[in-house]
Amino acid sequence: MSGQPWNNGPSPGEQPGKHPGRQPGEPPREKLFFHVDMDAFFASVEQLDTPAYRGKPLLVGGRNKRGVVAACSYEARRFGIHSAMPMQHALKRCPQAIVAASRMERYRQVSREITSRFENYSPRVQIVSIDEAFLDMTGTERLLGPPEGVARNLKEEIRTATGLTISVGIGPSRLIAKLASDMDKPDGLYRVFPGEEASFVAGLKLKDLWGLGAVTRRRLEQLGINTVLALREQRAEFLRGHFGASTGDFLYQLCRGQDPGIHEGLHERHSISAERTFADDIDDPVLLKQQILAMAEEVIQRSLQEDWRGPTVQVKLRFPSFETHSASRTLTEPPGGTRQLVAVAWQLLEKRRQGKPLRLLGVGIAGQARRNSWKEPLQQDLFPRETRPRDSREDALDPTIRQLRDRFGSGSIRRGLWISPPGEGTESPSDPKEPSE
DNA sequence: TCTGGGGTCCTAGGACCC
DNA sequence: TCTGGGGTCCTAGGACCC
Repeated sequence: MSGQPWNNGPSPGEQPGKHPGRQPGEPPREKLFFHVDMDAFFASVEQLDTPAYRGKPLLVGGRNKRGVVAACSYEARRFGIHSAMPMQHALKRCPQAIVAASRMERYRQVSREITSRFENYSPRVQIVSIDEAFLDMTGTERLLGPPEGVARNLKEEIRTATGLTISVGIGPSRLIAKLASDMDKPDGLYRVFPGEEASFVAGLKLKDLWGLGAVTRRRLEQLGINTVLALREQRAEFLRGHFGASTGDFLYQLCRGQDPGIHEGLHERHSISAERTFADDIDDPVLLKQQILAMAEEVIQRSLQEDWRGPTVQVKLRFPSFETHSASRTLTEPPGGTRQLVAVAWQLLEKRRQGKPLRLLGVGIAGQARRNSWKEPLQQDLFPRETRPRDSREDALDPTIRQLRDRFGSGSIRRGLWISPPGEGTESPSDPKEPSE
């Protein structure tokens, strides 16, 4: 059965049927949401920072033979290029396109600059990804005026402050606002009024609906269902029978413009990971160890930065055939640092890999704070000194590396890579070589 | 044209406990 | 000794989103 990225239960203050902030005796307020979407975000930031890129087809992403387009400018879209397209394919369509490498740190910075301004418009801002957010505008009309005017002010404020354009969708639910923000891109503004949800959605293509991906669409097509209206003709029982209760109900609501509860839950972090697709498949254990070390360090550094950690160590493998596997192990407490993460990840990897070459390797930590805390007390402090194992000098290194990088830049310090002396490439997996400093 | 990287959530089976 | 059912955790895989 397919997974469902929607509805993680009601968020606090959002009990069904209740309207937060409403005075007793006041009529229920019409819900009102903005969905804000930054236009061609990565590419727009690159064009902002590098004037020579402006007005030209620009592709952001990896240039190597296995790279894909992470984002592209509107000039590039005119050639039929879209994100997730293999870079080599995109360059065949438009050989004169400029390719820029992604700079995630910079995008995160611009994103924070933009989203921080949303708080001037709503006390309930929900950031759902680096380039989009929901603003719950319910009940703001009396204070701020008609929503369209508010949205125009918001767009103007962002443009003045950052030089970037955003598209705003306005609707009576998150689902409708989200679909509306796509209607008028770029620099768009589109409102769907209460009562118009069903007819609005009926005008869309199946592929434009949120949460209905390629797999489910193919299955619908096999059933002869190719349009939103055709989907709406199906009985709930039919959909539940073919797709299971959960997905069946989701589809039933979706095609009627009823919000099944998308992005309703709290968005707590559940994992941090890093992965890499290699330009050429790797089967050399020494090279694989170097990769694991580099990615484990990235994960631990972000874990320190974001003050989050989880007890489950995960590895992800993809073989040249594209067959993809994962393996994980839950520890009694989150790995203490890079060294421990590497040791566990290496064991998981070697068990799963069976000596075969890899196209992709990934490392991560995951898991929620545990209940039953009498057994494994939840540590409040990050890497507290007194609980650190005595022999983990390497792990004590992580916060130091972080401080040096904060102060002197990310290139200022690098852990020595794990390079085995000649003839020593095959030490036992349970005893990975110490990274040298 | 072979198919990135970083996430979320769901399902299903098995272990284990009561 | 055999058997049950519920709850929870762990693990692996997969759909989906940006």
